[in-house]
Amino acid sequence: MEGWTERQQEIMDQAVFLIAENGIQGLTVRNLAKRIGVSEPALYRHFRSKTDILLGILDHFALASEGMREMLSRTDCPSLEQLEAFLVSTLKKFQERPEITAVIFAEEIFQNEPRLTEKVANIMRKHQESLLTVLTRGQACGMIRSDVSAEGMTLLIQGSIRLLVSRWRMTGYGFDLAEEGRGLIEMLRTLLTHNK
Amino acid sequence: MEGWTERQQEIMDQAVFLIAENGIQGLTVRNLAKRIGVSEPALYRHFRSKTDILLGILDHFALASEGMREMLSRTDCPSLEQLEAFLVSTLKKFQERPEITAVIFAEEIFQNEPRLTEKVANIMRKHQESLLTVLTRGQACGMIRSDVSAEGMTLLIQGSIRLLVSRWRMTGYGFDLAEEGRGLIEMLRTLLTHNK
DNA sequence: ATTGCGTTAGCGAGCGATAACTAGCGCTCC
DNA sequence: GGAGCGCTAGTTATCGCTCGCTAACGCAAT
Repeated sequence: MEGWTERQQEIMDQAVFLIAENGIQGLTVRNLAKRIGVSEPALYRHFRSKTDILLGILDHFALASEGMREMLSRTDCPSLEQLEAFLVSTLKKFQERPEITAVIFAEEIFQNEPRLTEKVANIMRKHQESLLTVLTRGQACGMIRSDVSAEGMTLLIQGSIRLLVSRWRMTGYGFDLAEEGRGLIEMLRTLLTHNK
Repeated sequence: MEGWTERQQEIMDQAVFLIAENGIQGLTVRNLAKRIGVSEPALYRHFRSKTDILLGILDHFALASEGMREMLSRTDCPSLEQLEAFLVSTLKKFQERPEITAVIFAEEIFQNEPRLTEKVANIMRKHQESLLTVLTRGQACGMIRSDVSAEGMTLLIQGSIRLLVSRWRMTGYGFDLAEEGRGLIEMLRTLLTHNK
């Protein structure tokens, strides 16, 4: 299903930048064309509509988030270390390309276009399922405490990470996300593993 | 500073409904006027601009969230029970008026208007400060474990509650928010208090 | 009581700006 | 000589907002 041309890639990349700068309202066909240095109709040679551009962007993210699924399919009892490594690497990716956080955590923004909202919901659900699998296995291995539900833990983990990234964005990327993320993960480990 | 007329209240209420239905893009002066049953210019008799309507709505929420500050100013060592009661009552309020959650947790939506983003940031910061105060005092009282930072705990609590509400909205308010909230809070208590 | 006046809250019409998008022509390169 | 890709110039729709005007009310002076 993938197979973007160079031009399409450039269009999607710059669209993400525009969203990061001024929110979804900053992404207009005009702005996008100007930024790339072509006319508006030129964009329609590469995407049939503006919605298709956004769908392409989301596909990109959906693909990129397959990493965790892969990880947990490779082992029966994925360690917390693996999970932590995955989270840290994700945060590092955000730090390298801060603009993508404006898109990946802003589901509210895609309302009114059902195809977009559905795709976003799918991505979120898959993420939660992956996390749930890891946690459940960790509980089975006795690595993770079992006196609280794994579902509840996904709420804690996903929620706190999302909020951390939100705060990072709202402060203008004014702190070291990966560093703070490591702190958060350390805290999660303290809370979620059996205490000695 | 407050002192809204009846008409202004109606306008703000219906604006929140419109946002809840179709996101911020669903809130247009036209839609709002049609919904209330007056002409567009009539709205400008009551608010100087659309932005002023949104500012009014945020003021409303800012005021409503003073409850927690009050609570913690009344006692030196606010108990976890008080905090929990406050959270549950907040979730109950959401359940009574689900539409407000579309506004209160959708900061990303107010980009491009600096007055709006600043106000939203203020509300969030105040919330965190209140929470931090409660947690720090709880640690001082020995009620809350001290081997993880209170700042980190605010991230956990705020983040998980926000995500819970987000999931609630995305499922079309398809579960009992207060009930799930009680479960979440119970889990937080298990994790954050000293274990026996 | 009536006249006159100010205020409030409404109206239809329409402003300029901008949105997403399209029709059609031209150039270049296999 | 198509196919691919760009352009100028336009479309229709909608945005927030303003225009001039009016119906209805309270109220003081005549």
